[in-house]
Amino acid sequence: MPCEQCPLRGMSGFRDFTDQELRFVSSFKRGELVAEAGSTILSEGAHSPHLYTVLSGWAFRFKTLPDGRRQILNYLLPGDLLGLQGSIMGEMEHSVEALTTVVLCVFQRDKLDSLFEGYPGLGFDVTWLAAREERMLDEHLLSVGRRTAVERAAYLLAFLHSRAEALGKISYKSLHIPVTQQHVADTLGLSIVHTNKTLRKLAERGLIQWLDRSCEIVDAEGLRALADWEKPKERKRPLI
Amino acid sequence: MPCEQCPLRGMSGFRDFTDQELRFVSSFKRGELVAEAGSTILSEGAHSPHLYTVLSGWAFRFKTLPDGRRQILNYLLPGDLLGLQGSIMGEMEHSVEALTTVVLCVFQRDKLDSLFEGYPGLGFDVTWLAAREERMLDEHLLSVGRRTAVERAAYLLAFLHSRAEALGKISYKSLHIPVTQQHVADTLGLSIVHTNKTLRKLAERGLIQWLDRSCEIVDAEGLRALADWEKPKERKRPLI
DNA sequence: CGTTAGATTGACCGTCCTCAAGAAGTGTGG
DNA sequence: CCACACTTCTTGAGGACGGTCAATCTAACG
Repeated sequence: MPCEQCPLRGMSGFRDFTDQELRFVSSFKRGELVAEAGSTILSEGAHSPHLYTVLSGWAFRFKTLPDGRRQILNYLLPGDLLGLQGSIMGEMEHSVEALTTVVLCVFQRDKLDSLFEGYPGLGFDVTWLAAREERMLDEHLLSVGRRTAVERAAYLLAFLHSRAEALGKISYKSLHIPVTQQHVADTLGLSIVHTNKTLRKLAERGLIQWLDRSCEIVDAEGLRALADWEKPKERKRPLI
Repeated sequence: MPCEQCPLRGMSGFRDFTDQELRFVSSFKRGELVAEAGSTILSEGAHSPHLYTVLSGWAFRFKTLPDGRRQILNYLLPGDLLGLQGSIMGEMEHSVEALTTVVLCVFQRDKLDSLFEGYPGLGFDVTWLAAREERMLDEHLLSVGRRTAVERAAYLLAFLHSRAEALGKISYKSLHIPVTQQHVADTLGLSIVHTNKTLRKLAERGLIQWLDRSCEIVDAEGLRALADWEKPKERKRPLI
């Protein structure tokens, strides 16, 4: 049974809930939160009492060094869980900021225990999402550690394209990635100047087109080939 | 009640099992596996039918690009879970290699469902461990993306020291980290030559001492200061 | 119409890489 | 016991990749 309460209902490949689970998820919910583009959703060090699911929009997780250097860790798209680390470890170790207007579904953190107790299927789903996040971080780390600037940029854009595409049929009309070159730089571990020159090379090759504050993917296959990266096969995934 | 079957029993800060859980974990177990230093425990692409816990020794997780460039993602120490990604996503996306002789506790993958169903506390623990791994990867990514070579090396060694120390009272006599400079290079995303020169600087500052195939931490506090990194407060942690 | 954020470009410089060679330690076989 | 291969660590030289500084351009916005 598709989740009636959820704007994501009917998304292909997503998990359906049983009636029982549906009732629980419903009681677990505490409403919605809307974050404007550029606003901070969660801050490092916060003891947030909530757990969130992204319903729509783009956001990103990041950490900063004391002197201000920033590293973007991953991007959040509809269906992604947010604040699990804070819920489980007690304190957020990273911050989250909205790239576009983001709508979040708010859950009560203290009900997480009863989720595991009463609804093992949902508990497994949370773990599934955590394992998926880990897999993405593994890939980012490989990229930042071992790829050249051009390869890194190609990988990142192919990766984001692939994620958006998996949701795209219903949530997005065009696959424009809503980031500035500063975001790309902070994701790749490069300076903004070098990032600009690198993106320019990709544009000259006809792989992308840079628009104002966003990137249009022209040739996703070409980007993947350049980065020597394979798109993960999207299979049925859970959704809380 | 401490886990009687487990060599790690009695380790301070570790979770105790209830009688019921203990019986389940016992039935979950399929025996032990010993891997020699340098041997591959799991390979990328493998559909491993098992899930493992490290009982003793050091190992590391890594990914490689098609042309051979290697990135070490994280290190595995006693108490760490191994193969969860494979269990949940179906296929391993990284490889695991032993640094020293490693003893693993082997679990049946297909019992993972019944773990979540019958033992929510244990299910929660698995998620706890996944969230912890994610936190470590976040830190590594920040380091590789935004720290300088010297800072990166200092962070890595302080990090490994901190992890070993948390287990050290009982498992290790000395805190020698069993890696070659090639391992350090592949973790930091640097060449072996530059890694050598960087480690040399740390040694000249009296922070470490490089021995044959291992590193002795002389001044952990100094390393942390150099990397501007804070040791995570170790709290009670679960263990499966 | 000035202000601001983002994108762009050139010049110069430093970090880090590659190539190359050698030293020291370990294991193997003759 | 020695010769040889192999791995790990070390060091120097030259060059490429990417960083910093600085100036310019554009579009959006009040």
